[in-house]
Amino acid sequence: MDQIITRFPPSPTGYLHVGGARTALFNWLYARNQGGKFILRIEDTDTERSTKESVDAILSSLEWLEIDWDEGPFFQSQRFDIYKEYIQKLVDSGHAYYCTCSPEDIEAMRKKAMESGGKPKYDGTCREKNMKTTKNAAIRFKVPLSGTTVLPDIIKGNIVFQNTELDDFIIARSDGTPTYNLAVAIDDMTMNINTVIRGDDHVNNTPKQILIYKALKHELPRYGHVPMVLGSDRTRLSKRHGAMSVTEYRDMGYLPDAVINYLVRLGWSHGDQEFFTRDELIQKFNIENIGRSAGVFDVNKLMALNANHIQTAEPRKITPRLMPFLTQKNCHPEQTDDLEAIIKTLNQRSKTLIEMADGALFYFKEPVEYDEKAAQKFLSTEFLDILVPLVERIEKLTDFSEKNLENPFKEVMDITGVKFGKIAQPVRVALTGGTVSPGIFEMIAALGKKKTVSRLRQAESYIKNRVKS
RNA sequence: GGUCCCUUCGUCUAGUGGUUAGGACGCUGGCCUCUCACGCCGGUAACACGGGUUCGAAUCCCGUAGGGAUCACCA
Repeated sequence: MDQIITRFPPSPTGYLHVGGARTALFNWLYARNQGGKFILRIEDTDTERSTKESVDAILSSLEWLEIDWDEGPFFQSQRFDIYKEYIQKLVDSGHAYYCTCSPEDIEAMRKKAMESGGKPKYDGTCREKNMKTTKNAAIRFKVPLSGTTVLPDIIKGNIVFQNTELDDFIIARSDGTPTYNLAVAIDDMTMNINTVIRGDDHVNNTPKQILIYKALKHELPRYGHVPMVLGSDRTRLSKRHGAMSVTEYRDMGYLPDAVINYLVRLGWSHGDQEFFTRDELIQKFNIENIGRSAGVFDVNKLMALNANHIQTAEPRKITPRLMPFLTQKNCHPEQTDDLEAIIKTLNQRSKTLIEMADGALFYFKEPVEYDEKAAQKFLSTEFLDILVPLVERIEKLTDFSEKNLENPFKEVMDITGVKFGKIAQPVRVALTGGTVSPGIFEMIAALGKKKTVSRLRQAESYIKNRVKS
């Protein structure tokens, strides 16, 4: 086959939600896997509902996900001339006709049909009138009165539609603008799209598009309809199920690689593998393993995957993504802070970047603010006997590596006979203010000598002051 | 309601005629341990139902039920 050309055609009427992101992802991955092209197209023929803000939101979401496109974004609103040309062709060849029925007429028609138990479809009043160019008339596609239209779906298999089930749908509104089915078909055709992967809420539209292709004697693209993403109650995903917008996940501290991993895995599989890097996804993605049934969006699993990606990502890749969250918490690391070392102490214990930022705060906060209960319990006068000799030794260290840091502790343990378990917790409180933190040695190494010593000194005077008062 | 699609643990899924039906998330018992975690070992739990076809069905066929999508001069 020729080079694979796929596309993602969002309509700019809102943010990019996770379902849409998954569709984009499938198309993008398939194109990348096949060495093909991925085209971005903005479907803004509905000038009423389309907004510039939505376009920007969608674009930035895709960028955040690191889904890049080879061509576009194309805007349907700038291609009206092309649609006009094809609409005219359709009229000229007798595949479409002008219709002067008003929306009110149609509404009445529907009502009547419903009442008599019939199907609410256009009755064909203008179908054989053969009107010439008519002002303020919509244009309808002339659907065959009999026969079937087959959609050879590469995911679901052949789907057969009776043409009698379709009505003469409008391809151009009375103001001359094209409608969705027309614009999609013409765009896919003229952009040489040969593989269309989209949500299965489009299945019922597809025969209309196929009919347009056939009327224009154009070869069909391959269609693949992927099952939808559902909410926890198995209905279409909506706000009441929780966050939908991909930017919300960005803001909640998810890594784009984790979101991608989760979304692809929801509806596609590669044996038992759960964790995929972006490159693995590109390498292994295929259409054969896309599932046929709808899937429920599960934030828990997304978070588990996010934790895995945080664990395995290189700390230097995490740094820029963590920064905004630190800033948000009014925390501004200095040049001297070793962020990568800090991240290494946190990446095994953070499910999101927000958690990581929270866990990192103590590294930067000077002086240490003690949790009252923790200080009460651990920063006692007995601890002074351990603390003083410990600081002295730590101060003298030149090699501040994690391994070498164990020595001062060992020495103090030898002198005092106190077990490590009794030393670690007070030290932890002295250094972090609380009782929860990364391991003592890795934490001290990441904190650095200067902060470590000053914090231990701070604890020393804190204890002494407390004794006095 | 018409049309179309779907149906393996609570959830995501592996499975393509013969498996003790596997993995992951969740929940849970234990181990590890300087706190919290990570990790490791174990447990929990599924083939919607009914008929066929077959020596043998989660796997093939037909029904039933349930769920979803869609029926615009929206996309």
